[in-house]
Amino acid sequence: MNNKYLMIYNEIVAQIKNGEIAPGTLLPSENELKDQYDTSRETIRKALNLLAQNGYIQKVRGKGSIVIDISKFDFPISGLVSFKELAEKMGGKSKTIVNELSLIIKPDSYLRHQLQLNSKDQVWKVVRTREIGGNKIILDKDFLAAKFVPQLTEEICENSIYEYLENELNLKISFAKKEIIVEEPTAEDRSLLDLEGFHNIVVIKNYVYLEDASLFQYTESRHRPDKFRFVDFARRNH
Amino acid sequence: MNNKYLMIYNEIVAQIKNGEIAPGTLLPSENELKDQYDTSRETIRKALNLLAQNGYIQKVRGKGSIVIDISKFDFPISGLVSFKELAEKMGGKSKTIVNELSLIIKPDSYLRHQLQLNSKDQVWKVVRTREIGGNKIILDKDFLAAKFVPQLTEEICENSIYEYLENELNLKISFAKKEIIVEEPTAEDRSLLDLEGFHNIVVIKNYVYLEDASLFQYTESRHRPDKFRFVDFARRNH
DNA sequence: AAGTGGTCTAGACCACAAA
DNA sequence: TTGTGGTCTAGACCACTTC
Repeated sequence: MNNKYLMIYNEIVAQIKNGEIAPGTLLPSENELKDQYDTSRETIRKALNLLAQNGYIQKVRGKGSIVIDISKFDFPISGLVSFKELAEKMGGKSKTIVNELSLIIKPDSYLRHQLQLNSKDQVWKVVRTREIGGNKIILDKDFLAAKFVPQLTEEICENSIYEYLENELNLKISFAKKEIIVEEPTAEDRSLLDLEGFHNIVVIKNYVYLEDASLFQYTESRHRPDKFRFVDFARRNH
Repeated sequence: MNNKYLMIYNEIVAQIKNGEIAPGTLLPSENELKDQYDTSRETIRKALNLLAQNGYIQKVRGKGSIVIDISKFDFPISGLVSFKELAEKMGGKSKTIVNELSLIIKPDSYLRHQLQLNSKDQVWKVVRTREIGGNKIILDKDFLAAKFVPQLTEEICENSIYEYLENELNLKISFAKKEIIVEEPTAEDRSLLDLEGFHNIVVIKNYVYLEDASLFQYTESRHRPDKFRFVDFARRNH
């Protein structure tokens, strides 16, 4: 990484995380940092703005940059979290079961709307159950525009579709829009998940876009409510 | 507003929203915009970065800035949403009932931990029921560090505490950390809300910070699941 | 008055995409 | 090769906080 402001950002993040810089204290001023890192002030400011965006510091004009106490929170705040990352966090053994893998030749109007497709575009449908600690607690329903994904196998789905897309197909995912709602479980939820008497399902609708801003994937991730948790960080713009 | 990059940002947002700039098309290049607005390229870049952060455009190196189709989403994406704003969005008549207003002289350890207080700090406790369209669907439990808020009346709580803090006390809220989980309803939920047989409650835990990064409010907003909706926009950092 | 972060500039060089 | 966005610089002036 030959990126100066990212290197500075990462160094300061590391210092905050390992306690070298205490929460509540001030960072060195931008002019001091500029000298320390032998760079320009704008470059320092880029690094500090990243820190502020990600909730590590709070910048105050006339005062300085205050280090925020992050100890109470599990980072990363927000962002695209894949099942693999989630499973690692929760600990316990995880497993993926592929319930369905099909190529829809004629998508219905709901799907065409969600993926903004022509009637001739085909769509991959993948239904997977996620098991953590012996319980099936997540049902993932993925719909991928086939024009971007020529091939898809059960093996790929058992591992990570994301890794396949990014590493093999070189598709770059750039951003996603999420919507979180709570629903009654469907018959499909009941049959594929270990609901254990829970009466609701947390549904995360995920619209995933590629680098050129084309929408290529729509995912519904259906979670048993007791295992669901979402963290968000929001800065207020005055 | 004598802020050049914000003016440029707002102008472009307006153009995107009213359809002057069509989704999927490219913005003028940074150099063209620099000339159009008679400014420097870095200032244009600041405006464009804001647009990208807020989900209006996608920047692609070598190509340009693509306008994203926002028509399918209700903005604003994420952020601090107060009850007043929420009620306006959902339409229907809204009402606030103040169930409890008290000054806790000796906060218990849970509260001290959540608000990072000394044992001598006092805390305001406010419990309010929110009614929309004739149904009590939200239970808000607010805890405010009293060192920042000397006075609090039932009248203030019936309107907006936020407005009181920002306009009267001149406290500036700068950012918040949210955690969303799903719980079983408590006895309190059952007695104060119209649960109508729902078996779960969506709990939004909100940690609110002031401009100087001091934590001053902890809020639990408990929503009936059928009326809950959360929207998020996440950019992936490659 | 001195020090802080916020904005703005004009110019340079680089990485990448398209023709 | 040309044009795009990404990074970096050195310097200027401003708004705000603190002493």
